[in-house]
Amino acid sequence: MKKDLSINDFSKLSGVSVSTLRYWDKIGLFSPKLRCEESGYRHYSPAQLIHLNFVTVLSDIHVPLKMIEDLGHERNPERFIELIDRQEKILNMEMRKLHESCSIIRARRELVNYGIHIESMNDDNRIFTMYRESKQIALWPGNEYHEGETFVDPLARFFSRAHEQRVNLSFPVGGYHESMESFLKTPGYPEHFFSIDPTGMCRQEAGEYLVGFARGHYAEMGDLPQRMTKYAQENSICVTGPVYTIYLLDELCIKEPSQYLAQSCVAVGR
Amino acid sequence: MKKDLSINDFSKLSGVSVSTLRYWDKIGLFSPKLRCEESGYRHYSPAQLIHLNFVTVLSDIHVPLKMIEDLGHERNPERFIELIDRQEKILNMEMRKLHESCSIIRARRELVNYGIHIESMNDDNRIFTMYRESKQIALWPGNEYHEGETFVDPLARFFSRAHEQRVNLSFPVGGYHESMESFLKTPGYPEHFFSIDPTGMCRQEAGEYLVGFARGHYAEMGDLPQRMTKYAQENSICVTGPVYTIYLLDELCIKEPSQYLAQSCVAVGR
DNA sequence: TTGCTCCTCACGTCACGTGAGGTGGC
DNA sequence: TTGCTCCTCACGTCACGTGAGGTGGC
Repeated sequence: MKKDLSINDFSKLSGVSVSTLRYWDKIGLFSPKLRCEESGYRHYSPAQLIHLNFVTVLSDIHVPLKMIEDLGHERNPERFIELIDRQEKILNMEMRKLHESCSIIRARRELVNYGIHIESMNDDNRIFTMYRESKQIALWPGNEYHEGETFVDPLARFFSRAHEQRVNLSFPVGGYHESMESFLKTPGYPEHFFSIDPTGMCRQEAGEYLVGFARGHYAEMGDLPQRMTKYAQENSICVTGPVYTIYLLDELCIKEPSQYLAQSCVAVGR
Repeated sequence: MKKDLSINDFSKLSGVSVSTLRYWDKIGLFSPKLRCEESGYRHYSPAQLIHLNFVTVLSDIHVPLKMIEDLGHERNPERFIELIDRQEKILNMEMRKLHESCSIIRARRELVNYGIHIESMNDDNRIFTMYRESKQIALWPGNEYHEGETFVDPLARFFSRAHEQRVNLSFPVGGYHESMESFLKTPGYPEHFFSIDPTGMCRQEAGEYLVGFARGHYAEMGDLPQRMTKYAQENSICVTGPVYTIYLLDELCIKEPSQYLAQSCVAVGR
C-alpha cells in the first residue's frame, strides 16, 4: 500500500547520502527492497528505515562495515554488548591520542607566542627576573657523554628507545643543567633532557626566576651563561637549583638554525 | 666525519618506519641527505633528525603532509601559530564527535544490559514500582498524525529534517505520551518522541516509577497499558505525568521484530 | 521531445603497509 | 658464494565522493 521510494527520496528521508546507499548496496550491507529488472532502478520502502538505523547507529560509533554485516546476520544482545564494549575502548584510545595532540599544540603555542613577543622587543640580550607559574614536565634519564660526543648523541640514543618507553617526542624538549655552575661550565652538555608534557611526573616549581635568551642552533648558548651570572652578581641575586633551557623558536617555525631562540631560566634564591 | 645511516638504521634512530621514510621521500616531503647513484641506496645523516622532527611533530597533530611541505618552504612563527590554531579547532571537533559516539555507546549499553536482565527474569508480564534516577533527554516537537498514518510517519518526517537541526539520531529514541490516559487510548501514537541524549534540554525527573514491559514490534504495546492501569488500581497507586516508552532491545541486537522488548514507565504520584 | 532522474564504471582520496621480483655489498 | 639489506613498482586499505557517459520515465 505504501509507495516505494526512489534512492533520492529515501536518501532525503534517512539522511544517508545517495552514494553511501549505493555503496552499502554494492557491498551487500544494505540493499533496496527491490530492483527494477529492466531499468536497474532501486526501490526502497519506508519500513527499511528500521534496518537502516541498525547500520547507521553502528557506523556512527565507528564499527567497521564488515562487522556490522556479520552482526546483522546473527544479532543478539550479548554479542551487541561485546561489540560496543570493544568499540568503546577503541574510541577512548582515539580520544586519548587526540587529547595528547591538543596538549602538544597548547605547549607549542605557548612557547612560540612568547618567542614572538620576545622578538618584538628587539632586545635579545636582556636579562631579567620574573614570576613563573609551576609547570609539569617529564625529566628524562641522565645523559652520558662519550668521547667527542655532542648533546645530539645522548638525545639520539634516547630517541631511539623512546618508542618502547611510550614517550611522546612531539612535546617541546629542553635541556636541564643541575646547577648554574654546570650551565656555565658546559652549556652544551645538559645532564638531562626534559619535555613540557603535562602528564610528566616532575614539576618546575612556581616562583621568581632569572631569565635570559640566546639565539642560535641547538646547544649554542653563546655568552648567555656569563650574561646571566653577571646580571645576578650586579643585582645581588642569588640563583639556586637547576637551569631549564627551552627553545621558544626552533625548527618548527624557523628555517635558519642560527635564528632559533632559546630561553634559559633558573630560580632566584631567598 | 659522522657516518651516514642506512634507511634501516635511521628508522630505528628516529622511530619512523622504513616505509614511511620511503613514502616521505617519494612525495618530496623529506629526503635522505644523499642517494647512491649506482645502487639507489638512501643515506641519512644524524643531523637530519632535526628536520625530521619538524615533520613528525606536525604529522603528530594531524597536519596534512602537503601543508607540512608548504610550511617547510616558508617557515615563520606567525604562520606556525595560524596553522596550529586551525589544527586545534579541527582536533577539538573530532574530539567532540568521538565524545558523542561514546555517549551513544553508554546510553545503548545501559538499555541493552537492562534488557538482558529483564529477559533473564523470564517474566515479561511483571509490573512493579522502582526508584529511577533523573535522566537528561531531548524532547522532540509534537507529532501530527494525518489520516491512516502510523507512528512511523511523523517519525520519518522528523528524521528527514533531523540533519538540518543537528540532532543525532543514534541516541536511543522512545515514545512520550502526555498522560496514562493517552497511553491507554492510543498506545501506538505518542504525542512526542524523545531521545536519551545527555546533552538534551529536558529531564525525566528522579523518583518512584511504575514500570512494565512489552514484547513486539515498534508501537505494538499489547495489553501493557491495561496491565499497568490494573496494577495501579489493585495496589492503590496513583500515577501522574507522562509515560515514557523506550525499547531496551530493538533492531540493534534482535533480528525478529516480534522479540523487541519495550519498557514503559510513569511516575507514581504522592 | 525535453528535462530530470537514475544507472554503472572508473578513478581519486590519504598515508602509508605489504608483498613480488630483482639487485648491491661484505 | 651466501645471506642480508636495499631497491622499485604495483596493489591493498577504508568508506565513500566525483565525474563521465549512457539510459529510463513522464
